[in-house]
Amino acid sequence: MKTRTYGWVQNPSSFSNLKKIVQIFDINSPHYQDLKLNLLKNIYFTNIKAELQKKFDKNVKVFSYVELVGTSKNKLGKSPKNRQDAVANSIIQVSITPQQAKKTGKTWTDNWTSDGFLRWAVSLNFIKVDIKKDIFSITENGLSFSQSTSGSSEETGILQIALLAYPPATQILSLLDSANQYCTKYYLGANLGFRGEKGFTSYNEDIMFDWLNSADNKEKKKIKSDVEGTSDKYARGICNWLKNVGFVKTGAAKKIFSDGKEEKFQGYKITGKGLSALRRSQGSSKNKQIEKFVMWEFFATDGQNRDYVRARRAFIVKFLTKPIILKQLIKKLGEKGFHDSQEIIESDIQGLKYFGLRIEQKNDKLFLLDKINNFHIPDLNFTRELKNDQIEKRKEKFLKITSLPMKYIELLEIAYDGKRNRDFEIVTIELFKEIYKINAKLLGGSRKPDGLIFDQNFGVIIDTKAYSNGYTKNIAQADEMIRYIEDNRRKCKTRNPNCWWENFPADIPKNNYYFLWISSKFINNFNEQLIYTANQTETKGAALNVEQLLLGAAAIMKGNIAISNLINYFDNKEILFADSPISS
DNA sequence: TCGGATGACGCTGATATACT
DNA sequence: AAGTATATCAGCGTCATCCG
Repeated sequence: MKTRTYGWVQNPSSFSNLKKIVQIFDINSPHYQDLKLNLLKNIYFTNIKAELQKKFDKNVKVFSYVELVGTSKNKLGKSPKNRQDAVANSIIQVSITPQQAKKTGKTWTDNWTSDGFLRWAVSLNFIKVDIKKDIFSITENGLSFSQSTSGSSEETGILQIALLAYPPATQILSLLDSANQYCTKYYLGANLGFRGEKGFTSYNEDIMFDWLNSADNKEKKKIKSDVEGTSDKYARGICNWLKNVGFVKTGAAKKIFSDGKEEKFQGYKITGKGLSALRRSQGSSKNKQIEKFVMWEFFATDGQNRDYVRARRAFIVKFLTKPIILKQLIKKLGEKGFHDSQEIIESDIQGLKYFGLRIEQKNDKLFLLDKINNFHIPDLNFTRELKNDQIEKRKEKFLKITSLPMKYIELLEIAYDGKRNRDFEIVTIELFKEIYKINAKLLGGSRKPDGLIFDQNFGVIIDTKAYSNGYTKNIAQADEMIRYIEDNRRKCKTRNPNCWWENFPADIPKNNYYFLWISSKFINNFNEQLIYTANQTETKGAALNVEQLLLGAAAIMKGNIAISNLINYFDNKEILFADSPISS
């Protein structure tokens, strides 16, 4: 049986497009007719087109995932080298007008956006799925939405209720409620869903503001439109949906710096209407509440242990429907075959809170304040093969011995994921700032190092790289570092007009600068890169692997290492703060 | 900026090749 | 010759940023 992902939606934003997707399953709707008479013709492959045309002519209203979402195929029916070469092969693809339609004349969208629209419709309980057969049909709510007049208050009302039943939306509203000011997507994304783990990247707000502050105008524009994590994007999307039903408004989220300069990101704030709807939906008595709609697929999006993790969280929610003490919860999970440590379960509970379920702990007892639909957990045998997964074990161990917040423990995974280079950079800088308690700045951009850390006596130039197989010697990288060290020594505007070194305080003694590479692990002859760089520049540097990065943070937090002594660890080799707890 | 768009990548399952 | 193990490879699903 195929398991798919619902609950987290990337691209879709327009409710009128959503309505079309729901109307695919309503034979009396205008969009159904439009597909039947016009739009299906835009499907490129004649056999698929004919099959679907036949179904629409027969007023079929149940479709499979492939019929709806399709795949990415070029005219030859092969996976295209560029996604732009993909032609239409599904119902949703030809239902959505692409962004550049006017310019290009293209009449279909891609399979990823199509997947997003289907997810959205399922997540709002307008469309339901039979996961055994992988087929989709309309729900009662979906039918009311389909039949409501566009732009009517009835339509808005249906959407409002659907959003209030969707936990991530009430999580956003709750966050906006307690903040009571314009919030950035970064702040919201950091407190949404299973943030930090695979599928839930979020960038630290402070670091983003700092970055904006040290960027020129061209870079600023780029940062504002380009730089956001997956969770931040989810937050932005949800805010826009909420805005469209009148629960949220937009305005500038500002930060004022010590020099009086001010930086802005797009901000979101709850409206009076949003506030009263939130209060109403949470009701004082459970039977007046709006029941939350969840599916087990909401509880994780990706990753190799996905279904195991989803099931574990789903059972936690099931067990929480009656007040329960933590020890008892852990025991019951054990009986189901989930033998995870208390730390993991606690971090799941935290994740479920950020997901949007209100879970309270009084003394030892856990209370779930929300009413939840009776969702189904499929009977897969997740529990056997998936658990002894190395990386989970490693995370669990580090969580235990370092007592660091889960979002930093995730670095153990991020460091090995080349796709998440930016995430690795930002979370690392955040770790320095929050746990090492040292000044840390993200720079990024061309001809700048990734980041800096410093206090009044010393400064370190940092380069971070997420590599799945480890960092091996790379002379180009060494030369880049050498250039930065020279930049900083000469502080010459004509040499490098962006003057990134001005982010260091001016009074650091000239001979107290260091360089540092941070990565998953360092392999082969990496050490030669350190020696080479040190010799060329007559400075000292080091390499720090992600395990040591965390162990160092733990040592600092426990007071075993003073941050002022940090530079004593720089000796042109890999830094060893403490022995790794992993026997390899 | 908003509302998607794009290239990448791990996984899965099918086919090819090697080994017994 | 047939059966089994391993290598190769393409397609699918899902990001994680990126962009017109």
